[in-house]
Parts: sequence; structure tokens; C-alpha cells
Amino acid sequence: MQELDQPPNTRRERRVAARRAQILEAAARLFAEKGFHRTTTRDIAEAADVSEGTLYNYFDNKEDMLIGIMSYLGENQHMGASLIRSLPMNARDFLCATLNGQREFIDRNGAMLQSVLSEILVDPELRQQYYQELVLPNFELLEAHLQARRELGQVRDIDISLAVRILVSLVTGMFFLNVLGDPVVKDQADELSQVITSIFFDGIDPGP
Amino acid sequence: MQELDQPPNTRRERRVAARRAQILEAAARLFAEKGFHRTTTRDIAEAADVSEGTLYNYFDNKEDMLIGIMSYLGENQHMGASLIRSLPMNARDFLCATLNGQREFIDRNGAMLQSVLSEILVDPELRQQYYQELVLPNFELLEAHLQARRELGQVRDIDISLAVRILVSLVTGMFFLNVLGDPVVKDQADELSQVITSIFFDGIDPGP
Amino acid sequence: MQELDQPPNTRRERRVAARRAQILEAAARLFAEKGFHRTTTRDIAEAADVSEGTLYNYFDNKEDMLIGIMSYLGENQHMGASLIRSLPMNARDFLCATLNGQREFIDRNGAMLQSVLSEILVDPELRQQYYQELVLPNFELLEAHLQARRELGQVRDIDISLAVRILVSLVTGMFFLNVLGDPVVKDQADELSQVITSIFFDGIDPGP
Amino acid sequence: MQELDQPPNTRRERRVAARRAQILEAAARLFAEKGFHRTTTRDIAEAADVSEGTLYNYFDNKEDMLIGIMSYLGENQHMGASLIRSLPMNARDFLCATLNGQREFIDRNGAMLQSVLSEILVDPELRQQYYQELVLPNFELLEAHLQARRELGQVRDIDISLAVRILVSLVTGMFFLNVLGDPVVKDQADELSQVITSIFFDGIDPGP
DNA sequence: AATGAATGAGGTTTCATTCAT
DNA sequence: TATGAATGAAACCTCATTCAT
Repeated sequence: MQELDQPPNTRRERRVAARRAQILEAAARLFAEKGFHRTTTRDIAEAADVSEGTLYNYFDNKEDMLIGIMSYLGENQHMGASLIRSLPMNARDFLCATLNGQREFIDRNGAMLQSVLSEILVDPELRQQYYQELVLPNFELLEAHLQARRELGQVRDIDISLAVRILVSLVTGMFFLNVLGDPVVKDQADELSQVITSIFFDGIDPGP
Repeated sequence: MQELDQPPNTRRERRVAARRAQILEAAARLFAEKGFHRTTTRDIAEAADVSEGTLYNYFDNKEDMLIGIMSYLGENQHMGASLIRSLPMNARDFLCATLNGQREFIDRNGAMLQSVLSEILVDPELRQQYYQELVLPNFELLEAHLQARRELGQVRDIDISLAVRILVSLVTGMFFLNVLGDPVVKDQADELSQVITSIFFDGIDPGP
Repeated sequence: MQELDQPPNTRRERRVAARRAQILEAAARLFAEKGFHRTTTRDIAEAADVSEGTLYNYFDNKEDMLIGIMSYLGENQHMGASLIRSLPMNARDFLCATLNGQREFIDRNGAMLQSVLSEILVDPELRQQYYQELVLPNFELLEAHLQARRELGQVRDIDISLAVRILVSLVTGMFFLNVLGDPVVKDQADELSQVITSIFFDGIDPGP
Repeated sequence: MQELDQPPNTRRERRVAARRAQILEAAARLFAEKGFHRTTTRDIAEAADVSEGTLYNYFDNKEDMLIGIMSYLGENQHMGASLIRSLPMNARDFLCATLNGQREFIDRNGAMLQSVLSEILVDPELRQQYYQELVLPNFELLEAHLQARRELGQVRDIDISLAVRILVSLVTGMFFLNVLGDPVVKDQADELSQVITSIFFDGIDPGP
């Protein structure tokens, strides 16, 4: 009568997950458009095509939706798996591929990212959670990866920790410029990954 | 009835400017701590040691204070002047000095920056203004500067526009990491400028 | 389709009655603990171990449960029957026994009483019903009883109506003090009936 | 420029107190009519002829108004002073006077009492405060008084504590009957005090 | 008959803004 | 010019009730 337990979700659980996703997507879009605080629960309910009351059957409160968005981002920012498997790849190709991967991720989840970042800047608690769940794990994966490449002689002896921070800062800042609507970044997105790779590996020094 | 414009500020104008600054500083601190929306005008009034009513003698409304903060940031982000004069300086030293200058600017005005960035992410109008007044001017100055150095043969033939975006993204992203409280960025701030310079000029490739 | 009325309850009717009782008991307990308005239908459903929907198969609405509680109290406050039969009993013993009987009734149904009284104070409609169904009948029984005793010469010539009101007030007020948690009333409950009887019959005057 | 401090209230303080009273009176009336929970803040604002927002300049929240009402009752239930001074009075006259005093107090503050009692029955916290501030002090005063009279030989040797509880219960229960609209209690209010006094002193026993 | 997800009206509370003093 | 009490719109959230399953 009840479903099997093998797939971890029963029919009911799947329905709940779908509803949550439906609501989160609507919320994220609005949060990115108007900001968390300027978005009312009524807005969200209308965009998600449910009643206001229903929102609260799936989330404790409005803030909980933001946290839900963050968790979703965390779960879908796998980066990890690919990083390990990609060691055989040429170092430059790998960086370029990673940057393109990030771009793709942002294309899909930009609204969520935008809405979360905005609040992170001014909410210490959220910030803490974001750092732990979304930033640190990536730092560690990247450090391990870079370290491995250095041991393979593919990278000169720079401070790995700092290099990773620099890379992540760059991607983050790029996202920012994108949000600002900078036409250069928008129109030359393809070249950008290549130029970054080029500078990151060879620098801008004209050489001897 | 109004004073002349010749001496840029009469006694009265100076008093008004001081009051505005006093309010803006209080507001910026609170905005950075709790965010624009979670900060009430009552909070601001108390922090600035004036009454709520008085706020409205100096600003049209709460949003106007945020714009005031942005204008203040724009006026104090001189970068410009120094950039021209520093051409004679060695290219690497110049980059390092610039990065340190940015750090100093952020140390002084971090709270304001933080409060403004948070809203910029979710307020198209503000975003537009920020881009025009704070980002574009710097882009143009930096491009001109980098172009000049390239013509001097101090920089190899990369896309100047993109290089400038990369640099600014990096600084912006670094600010973000700082806000997030990343201990590496915080504790090794000095090395950071050097490592960035090193990578930016020489890359991470181990060479032949 | 419906069963006959001859045997006062068919199996089905008994099941329905049991369910109603199960729900009413849960509701009364919660109403007494937190009040009618602070108790949600969800609370009641959980406490009664049924679903919220099921509540509405047995009661029209939440208010109807309160009325149900009142009816239950009315049906179980028999006082009446015993009053008549107890005429032969010594007057003092009778009063003492009645007081103890009340105490017992309150011990068993205190929560229901408490929840009902609270609303009665502020709901004219409920008040009316309570007075008609629970108070007046007792007044009449008591008056008749007291009248009979007076005619037997066991009571001096006081205003019977008022005497009954005084007695009932006393019991009601005592219930109140009990709810308030007064330690004296709680710990000396046994003496209390006796002291009341003693004062009620002999007064506190030291005599000549 | 500012008023003297001698009268403990400045002009401003007096204005605040007046506003609070104005709001409390409106609230108490409505609470008694419809109950605390069925009374909306909008109702109160309209009845008090202020805006809803203004309510919150004088009270933390709706519950705080109920507490305010209770405090007001506490401050105006002096009973105390008169009790001491009245020792010379004949014991019976004293009881009768006290009962009439209570009746007068209830006539003036019945609505407040009603609204508070209703909530006290179902709110443990409020109940505690009520007991401490309104019940206990009266118990103590009455006990001392009765004790004094007993030592004067005006009262036979009964348990003073219990006698006081009995008296207070009686008054409380009478208030209840009044709220219920019992016509006997309402119409014979004058006789009531006398009958109570009569029974309380002499009992209902016909004597030998 | 039982369930519990969905509903949406309505409640309390906050807060930017105004304006009389 | 400075004040801060008053305002009232609007936000978030709760909860009794319904109804498809």
C-alpha cells in the first residue's frame, strides 16, 4: 500500500520537495529582483501560485526561505567531484573549464546567488552559515587540487591558500560586475575565461 | 537669502555639512551591522544623537541617506589623481601600492561600502548610479593607465579592458571574503598584495 | 438508515459518543491550561490523537466544543438527586457532605469548569446558557431543600433565596482560590468543609 | 523652564499618564464586553480615539494593557487603610461596611475585574501576578484585623486563615453571580450585605 | 469515516514620515 | 531649527475551516 523505501523519497515526500522547490524558485526570483525585504510574502505566494498560508506549511518563516535557497545552492555547487577527476587534464584547460563551469552555474542560479549575497553582507548569522557551507568546502577542495598540481610540477611555488582566495575572489567579483551590467564582461564572457587563464598562468609581464 | 557660492562653504553651510556627515556615519555603521532595512530611523536618530524629525531636515527620506553614503564614497575614492602621477613608478610597485591603497580605503570606509553593496545587488536604480559614479570612472582611469604602460612596453599585449575588469573583480571579491571573515585573507593581508602582484605579473606557471 | 432510539445507544452511537468524549477531554484540558483562544484546533487534534478534519465530524466548530463541555458538566452535576434523598440526614452533616461532594466534582472536572468559566465571563451568550442549564437548576433544588429543612425547624428564618446564593457564591469563590493556587485552601481542604459548616450554622460570634 | 520636581509628575508625565488611562479604560470596557481575545487592537484604538500605532507608544503589546489594568486595580484596592482605622467600629457594622465597600469598588471597576478574571483563569503567569499583588495583601490585612478582633473577644476561636478565605471567596463568588445576571443578587444587593453579616455572625442554626 | 494540505481572512505589530509645538 | 508624539499603511504570520483523496 505504501511505496517502497528504497528510493529515499515516498510519493508524499516527493510532492513536498516539489512544492518547496516551486516556492523557492519564485522567492529567489523576486528576492533578486527587488531584494529580500522589499519582497512581501504576498508577492511570493502569487508568484508561486499558492496562498500565503501555504508558504508557511513549507517554511517556518520568510527568513527560512532564504536559508532554503542557500541550502539549495550548497547542494548544487558540486564542483568537488569534477575537481578530483580532472587532475589528468592539462592545467590550463582545467582552469578554463572550471571558470566556464562557474559561469554556467551562475547562469542557472544567478538569481538565487544574488538574493543570498545581498543579505549575507548584512546578516552575520547568515554569513557564518554561507561561509561554512558554501565557501570553506570549495576552498579545501581547490587547495587540495592545486597542491596536487604543484607536486606534479605544474605550478610554481606560490602560497596555495592565497592563490585559492585570489581565484575565488576573482570569480565572486566577476559575478558582481555581471550584476552591475558591465557590458564588457557581458559581451566578452568567452574571451574572459581565456584571458583570466592566460594572466593567471603567464602574468602580464612582457618578459625579458 | 542664500550665501554666495564663492567661498565653498559659509559657516552655516559647514554646520549643515557636519550634521549630514554625523548622520551618514551613524547610518552607515548601522546599515553595515544590520542592513538597510533592519535599521530603523529611530536607530539612526539615536546613534547620531539627534531626533528622528531632524533626520528629515537633512535627508528627504531613508533611501536618500543610502544615496548620500554612495556619493560620499564616490567623492572619496580619488584613485584617479594618484594614478596619473604614478606612471613613473615601477609597474609592480605601482600595482602593489594601488592594492594597498584600496585596502586602506576599505579599512576606513568598509561599513559604508558594505551597506551600499548589499542594496546594490537588489536595487536596479541604485545599481545604475553606483556603476556610473563609482565603477566606470575607475575603469576608464585604469584603462588609460594600463594602456600607457603597455605603450611603454611594461605590459604584454593583453586585452586592456578585460585586464582592468579582472583587477577590479579581484579587489571586490577580496572585500567580500574579508566581510565573510575568512581568516587567511584577514591575517595575511600584507602578503596578499604581494602575491597578487606576483601572480598578476608572472603567473603561476613554473616556466620551462 | 439511522438506528432506533429504543436502546439508548447502538454500537455506532456508542462509538460516536466515545469519540466525542475523547475529543472533549483533550479540549478541556488544553482550554484550562492555555485558554480557549490560545488553544488551536491543531493542538486539540494532536492531544485527542485524531486529525484536525475529524474534529469537524463531531463538532460544528471550535466554539461548539466549549458548549459540548458545558453540556457535559450540566449532565454530570447531579447534586439534585442526592439532595432530595438526603433530607433525613442531619442538617450539618448534610452541608458538610454536600461541600465535600462539590470538592470531588471539582477534582474530577476542574479543567472543564475552569475553561468554561473563563469564557463565560466575557461571552454573554454562553453566560446565559450556563446560567440556565447549570446555575438555576441548582438554585431551585437547593432552595426547595432548604425550605423543607426550615419547615422542619432545622434552620432559622433567613431569606432562603439569599442563603442559597451565599452558599453557591462561596463554593464558586473557593474554586477560584483553588485555581489561584492558594496554599491554605489547598492544604486544609478537609478542615475547610468543617469550618464552613461551623460558621454557616453557628456564626463567628462568641455568644453571650 | 521645566516644572518643579515636587509634585512627582511633570506636565509631560501627566500627559502620558492621562493617555495611558484613556487607553486602559477603553480596553477594559471592551475586554469585559467581548473578552481579551475577541477585542482587536483596532477596536481599542477606535474606542480610545487614537490610532493603532499610538497604542504602542504607551504599551509594549496587547497583553501589556491587561497587565496595566491589573496594576490599576491593585493600586485602587486600598481596603487596607480603612481596615486598620475601623477597629473601633462594631464588628458587625464593620463587616457590613466592608461588604458595601467591596460592592462599590466592583460597581466602579467591574469591567476591569471581569476582563482580568477571565484571563487569570487560563494564564498561569497572570494568575501568579494577580495572586501576589491583589489577593495576598488583602489576605494579610484581613487576617491581622480578624486576629485583633479575636483578641478583643469579638470573635470566637475559629481558624482565622480559613475564615478570611471564606470571606473573600464569598465576595468573589458574588461578583460572579452578578456577572451572570442573577436577578436575586442584583435586586436585593442591600439586603445581601445584611444577610451575609447575619449568617456570618450568628449562623443559620435556629438555636436551642 | 478519517485525513491533512490548502486556504485566506484577519490579527498584531512595526516603522517611515509628518507636523504642531 | 529641533523635537518626538501621532499616524496608518502594510508586513508577517496564525489558524479555524474546507474538501479532495
